[in-house]
Amino acid sequence: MARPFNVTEVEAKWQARWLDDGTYEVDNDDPRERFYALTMYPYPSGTAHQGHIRNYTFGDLVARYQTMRGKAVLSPFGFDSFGLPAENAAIKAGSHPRLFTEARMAELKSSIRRLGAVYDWRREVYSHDPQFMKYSQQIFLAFLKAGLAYRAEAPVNWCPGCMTVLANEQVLADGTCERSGDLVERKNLEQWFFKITDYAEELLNDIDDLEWPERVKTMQRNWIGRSEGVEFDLALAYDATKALRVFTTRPDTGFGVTYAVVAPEHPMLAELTTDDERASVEALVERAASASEMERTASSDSGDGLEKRGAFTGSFVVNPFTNEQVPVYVADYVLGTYGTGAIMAVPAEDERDHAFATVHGLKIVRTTQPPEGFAGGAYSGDGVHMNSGFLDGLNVADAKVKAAEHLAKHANGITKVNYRLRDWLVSRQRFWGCPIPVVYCEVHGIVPVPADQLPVLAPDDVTMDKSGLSPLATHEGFRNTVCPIGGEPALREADTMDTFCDSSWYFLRFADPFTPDVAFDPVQVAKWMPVDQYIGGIEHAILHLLYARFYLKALVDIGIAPGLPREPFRRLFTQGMIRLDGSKMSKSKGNLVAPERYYETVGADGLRIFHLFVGPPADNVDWTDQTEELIEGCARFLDRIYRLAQYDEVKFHDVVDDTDVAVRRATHRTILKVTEGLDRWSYNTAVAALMELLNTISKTARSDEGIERATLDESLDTLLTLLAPMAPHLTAELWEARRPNDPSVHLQSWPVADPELVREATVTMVVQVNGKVRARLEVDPTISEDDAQSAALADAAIIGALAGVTPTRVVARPPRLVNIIV
RNA sequence: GGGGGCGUAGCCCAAUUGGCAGAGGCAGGGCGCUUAAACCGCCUCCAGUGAGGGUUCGAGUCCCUUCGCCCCUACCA
Repeated sequence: MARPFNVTEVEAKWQARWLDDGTYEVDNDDPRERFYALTMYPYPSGTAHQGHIRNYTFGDLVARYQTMRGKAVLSPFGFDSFGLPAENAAIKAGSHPRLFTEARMAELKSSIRRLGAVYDWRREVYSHDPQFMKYSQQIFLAFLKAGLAYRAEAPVNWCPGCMTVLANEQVLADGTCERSGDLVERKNLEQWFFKITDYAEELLNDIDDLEWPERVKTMQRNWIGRSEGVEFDLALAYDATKALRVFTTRPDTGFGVTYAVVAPEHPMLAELTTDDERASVEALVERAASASEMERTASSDSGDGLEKRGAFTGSFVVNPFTNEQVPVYVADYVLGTYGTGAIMAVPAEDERDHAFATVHGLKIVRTTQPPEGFAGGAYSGDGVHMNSGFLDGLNVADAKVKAAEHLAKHANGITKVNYRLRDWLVSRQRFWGCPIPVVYCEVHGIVPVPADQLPVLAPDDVTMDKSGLSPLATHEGFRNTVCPIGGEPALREADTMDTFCDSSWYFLRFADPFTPDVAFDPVQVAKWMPVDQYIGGIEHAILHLLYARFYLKALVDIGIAPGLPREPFRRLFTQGMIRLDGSKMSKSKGNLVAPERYYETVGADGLRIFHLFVGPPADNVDWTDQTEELIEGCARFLDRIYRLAQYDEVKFHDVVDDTDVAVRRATHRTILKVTEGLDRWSYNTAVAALMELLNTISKTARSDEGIERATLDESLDTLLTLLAPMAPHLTAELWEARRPNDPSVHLQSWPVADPELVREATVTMVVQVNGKVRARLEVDPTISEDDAQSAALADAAIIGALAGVTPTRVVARPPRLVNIIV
């Protein structure tokens, strides 16, 4: 489309100037009130896509707006630059991930700059910076020293495509890898873990105070998955000195326990298994061990699958409520990693147990009276207890208490809280990540790399084939080292850290990237933390945000970040996704609509306005055939401002009249609307308010009567000021042309509405009879209820409508409405 | 299976504590400008809020049922 000004030229001019003049550089001792505006630092995947554009448009708007509100705004940028795609691409291209990554970083940085987003570039950090790595490793070693990092063999999720271990969170619900889509296998490996479970309770409790979207808070709560119950012993029938320990949240249903189940990984399984049953038990265990998580859970809906998935061990345990012997089964619907890895089974009150019992012909005894007409199998709701001895007649809550007391007395029962949350597996068998800074010495075992030898950097000449081993393990020069303690031969750890480790503390380095040798100076960082506004995609609702929360709490506790708040992100905003043909627009799906071409046509400003205007920022955006036209419409809005600022076709008159006052009123009401819109993330309505104002000014200025000059100037200047955080280039350009001797529009204070002008002279009050509008009155906005009522009843149209009937009731809601009921 | 969200005009979306369903944009139509077209300017058509019920003087908004779409989660005992 033809533009009335050279968009490319204007935008390039201002981008260069913002970079040069350091306006958005901010010092840690800035006396102004502080505001930390942070957009999640991106993985460098190349030129920006629409999701980035949307993200950084919002982030830049916040930063510029808060700056105009007089704050010292910390708005940094960096890169989450370690990660699999770079490594895979490098393998494919036969190059080095660093070269690949840095090329992508340059591309992304360039398209972010072309968006007109401004940052304090002095503070740029990226994960693969050796300095940043040094601090990441220092933190790892501090965790190790504090007992928060430990090594353990564990069944892990092995992705055959990525040739690496995945965190539970990186395995999709269907058992495939979130990145490559391969079916994930189970494998036992020695791995590093972070003890995030130590913080489960605090991570859960602190959610309450966060100003985060409710759904993100809910997701985190569910992920942590706290459940209260009782852990107790089921004595073995053949040897009462031994017991199977189980966990339950429903001790009240104890009289209904008709069997017990252990997980295939349970340590007592071999002991419990009798010779007669050994073959079938071993078959089940083998199947469970080799099966992927998906295969293991896939058959949960079919009875056929259930039968295959359980086997009798041949042993019995004693139900501590009934003292009856009940059989012990092994089944893969019980998880070895949760609770005690064994359960008491209550088929009448638990659906899974019910399904299993039905297939295996096990006894089902109801202990809770279901509501009348209940048709299902297992009933897990509240109800009066039955078949339950001393619990009969009690409801669930009361029975739980009594049952727990009984178990405490007779079965070593203790009340116990369990969490779904597992410790964080941080080892990755990859090259392009931060090396874990430990060595393995034959004499001294696990030895931390001494501080003065950090960072441990990977050598460049590493083969990254698909052998399945950590690439670093194959590099003799790196792998073979000497023990820092005694000089004995030692092996370096060959695994690298999960990239979520980097993103768990980068925001702290942003706040103080200047202090050498340590990750940051807590005194400096304390000036900015917590982040006032964090902006990112909903896809990080669980992992990144949970890990970052854990890191900060741990860093405070182990003395690296003393005095800092324990929560990193005070306010969080999660933007909607960009969707094309019903699925998320992403590089991996190959359905991108590149933003670059819009820079040439509608410009960065036009694209920004589109993203702000298309709908609520939290909503998804559907990219359709019509989107092109919507974007052009946004550019047209900017063009109209440009033309008006040239005073094209504008007529002037000399004395301020009523129409001028009306324009001023509209202007000041717009100040309110836009400010409110920006404060409550209603950017679409803020843009709409500006469009409305433009229509008002433009219509008046081009009317035959014309407009008074100072009125036009005030309105136009206000319009430009309010628009500045949204369309920074055009507004800066026009402001400079109009007021060449004044500071930039971006250095102006945010406009304040004049209350006198905002107040309406009169408002229209609707008068209804039985809910139907019968009259409209112009009234004073402060009219009282009585006056509103009598004015309504005195109106000729109303008197006519009532036709002499006496109202039974009059509802007056001044100054909007009076409803007369007859 | 569980949890959350959303259905308003042909389309994207607005609508304080429940108070006249329409702020803005796109598309469509008309007129003006123009030799003509584009651009531009002005005007304009269009829904009773997915469906059904309830509460209320009054429901897009609150409650129940139901349909459709989206997101998260999924043997956690």
